[in-house]
Amino acid sequence: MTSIKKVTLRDLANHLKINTSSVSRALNPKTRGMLTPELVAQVEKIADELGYVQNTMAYALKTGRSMNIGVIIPDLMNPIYPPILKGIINVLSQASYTPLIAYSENNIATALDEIKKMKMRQVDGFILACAFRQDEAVEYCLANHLPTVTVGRSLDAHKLDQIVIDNEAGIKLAIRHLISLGHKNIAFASGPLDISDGNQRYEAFKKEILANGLTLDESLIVLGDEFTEISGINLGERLIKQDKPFSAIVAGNDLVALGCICALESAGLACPDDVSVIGFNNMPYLSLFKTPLTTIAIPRMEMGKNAAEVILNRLINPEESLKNITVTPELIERGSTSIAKT
Amino acid sequence: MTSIKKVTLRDLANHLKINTSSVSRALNPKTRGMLTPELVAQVEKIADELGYVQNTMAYALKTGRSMNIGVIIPDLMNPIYPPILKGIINVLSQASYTPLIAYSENNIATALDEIKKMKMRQVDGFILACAFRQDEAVEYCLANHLPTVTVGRSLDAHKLDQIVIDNEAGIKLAIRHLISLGHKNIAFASGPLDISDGNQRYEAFKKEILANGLTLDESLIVLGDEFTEISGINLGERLIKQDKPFSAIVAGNDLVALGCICALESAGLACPDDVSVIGFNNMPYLSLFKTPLTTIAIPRMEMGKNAAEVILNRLINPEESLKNITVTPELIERGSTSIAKT
DNA sequence: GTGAAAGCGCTAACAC
DNA sequence: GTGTTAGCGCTTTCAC
Repeated sequence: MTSIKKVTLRDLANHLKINTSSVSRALNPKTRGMLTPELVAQVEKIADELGYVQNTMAYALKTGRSMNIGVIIPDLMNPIYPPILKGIINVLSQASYTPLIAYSENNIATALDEIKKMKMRQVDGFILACAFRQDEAVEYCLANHLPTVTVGRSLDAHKLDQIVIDNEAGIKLAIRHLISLGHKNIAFASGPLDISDGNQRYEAFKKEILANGLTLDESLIVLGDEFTEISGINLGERLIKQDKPFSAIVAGNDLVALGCICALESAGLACPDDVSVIGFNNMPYLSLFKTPLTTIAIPRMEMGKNAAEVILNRLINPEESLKNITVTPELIERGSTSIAKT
Repeated sequence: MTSIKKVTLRDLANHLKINTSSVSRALNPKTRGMLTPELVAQVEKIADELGYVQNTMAYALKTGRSMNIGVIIPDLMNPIYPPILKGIINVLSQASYTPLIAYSENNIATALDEIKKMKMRQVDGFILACAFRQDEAVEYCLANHLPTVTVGRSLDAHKLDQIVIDNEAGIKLAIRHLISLGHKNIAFASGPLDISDGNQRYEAFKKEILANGLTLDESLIVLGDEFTEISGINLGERLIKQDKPFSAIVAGNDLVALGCICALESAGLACPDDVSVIGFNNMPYLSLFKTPLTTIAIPRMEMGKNAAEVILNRLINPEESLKNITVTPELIERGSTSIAKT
């Protein structure tokens, strides 16, 4: 009850004048059957009375399973991660696993640090949402045989379980949407190309422009190095300055899109009247924005759920073949895209 | 290096033909001084070569300190928590502590569950952002002598360390701002009154209205039971329906304010032209909204930082007197408030 | 069906 | 300055 000292298995055993092993068996659903129901009931009663809670540290030390999964996301502030985390946590906690959450500041060295800290804490596996296309933090997990799944961003090489976004399908949706509105001169404001999602969207853009019979004007492709508003502002400004005609921008993600809109406005251009803008991710509250952003939604909670399921399964079946789960994006039409003027 | 088996202190000791205790001492900065620098160097070298990482579980079991702090927030999706978390994590990780993060779904029973799970994991202390004014989950921590600090929401009784918002100062700022714009009929759309922040803002509203010589019209105070947009919509509708004149709404928080604006628009009223609305919290991206919300900002990262510092200090000084840190809010003027019409 | 005993990896008296 | 030893709380083989 209101005991100040911790109650251990031994305490329960002493109270009942039985052995700790019997107490352990009584409290574990899997071994409970070995004991008489009466003993089990007695143990449960006294455990409840004394307020016994298992010491996971001791369990972990003994069994080698910490029941912890390390989860690393790039950035706590980016609103796309909470739903992914929620998906992860829901599945993990159902299976009595606990997430150890850290953020990498979008930095491989920090990620590696966190991974090592988590290794100290004997995590049973990793869910990494922070991977770069080449990433020594991820490679470290691989080299140390730490069960690992990436979610969203992935390595170039398919060396581990991964949950990926069908970025090509997403960009196709975006471009077809713009084309259906009559746009011909479509610009692309990229995210970082050293991140798979950034790169895949960039490659998909070029491919889809050509696939739809438009001409690919390389000068309408501007390369950013971050998935941030700031980067979007820079890219927007660059696009505007070069004075080449364009009536629409496909952005690497929503934050970049928001930055582009900001740059357009600063230059006296209206979105969508002068330039349509389309984002990627469908971050929260977009519908309430001054310019409600048309975007490509991804099923974030599902991605988290998938990631957790995959890592849990990997722990049980270490030898199973590599998983590669692809989630499908969806177009969300809002007010930042409209019919092309000319 | 790429060892598949875990490297233990014993492995290092065997390699160097010394005792594990020497290895332990060499690796611990505090006991390093007991050994010859040469030995220390040797141990560090071999530890590095074999890729030794300490087993925190064993450390925890031995020392009784898990170096984990349990952190419970009400809701992962609410954008005000990430900055608080960030503040917490930054301080904790500096001190080699790791947060165990869970969310309570704004539900005392769930919070209690999570607390018990964390107790199993031997957390050294708790940071709770999920407290209700009466809260048996918090009481459980108290009763079990688990070092605990609340951040933001607090118990009615000051029984434990707490980081609180000066809600009265915040509401004062809001009301004075509206009065300076000529508003006289000011409504209040409350948050839940069983949460300290909700209740304190409600009480402060009544007090400040009177303190400024306005008449307190109880019918202009509508009570919600959640800090959500949905609740805000309901409250806005109720305010509009009763057909009493009001030119401004003070909302329990930003989400409620956003809901009010939504209700106003549905009723054909414009914000701020017909009704000014002011929120609380200054959630992210508000400046980009269609109606950029005027609000009361709170220093969220600082709150998290404070909470972590307080709990860390409490671990070192269990007998110190109860802490009560108050953070000060600030008015952020945006476009949702303007001069009263009449 | 239950007990005895070993040991997970580590730290911290206590020796010398 | 370094070794020896016990033991944190738990699970699990091996007895009986």
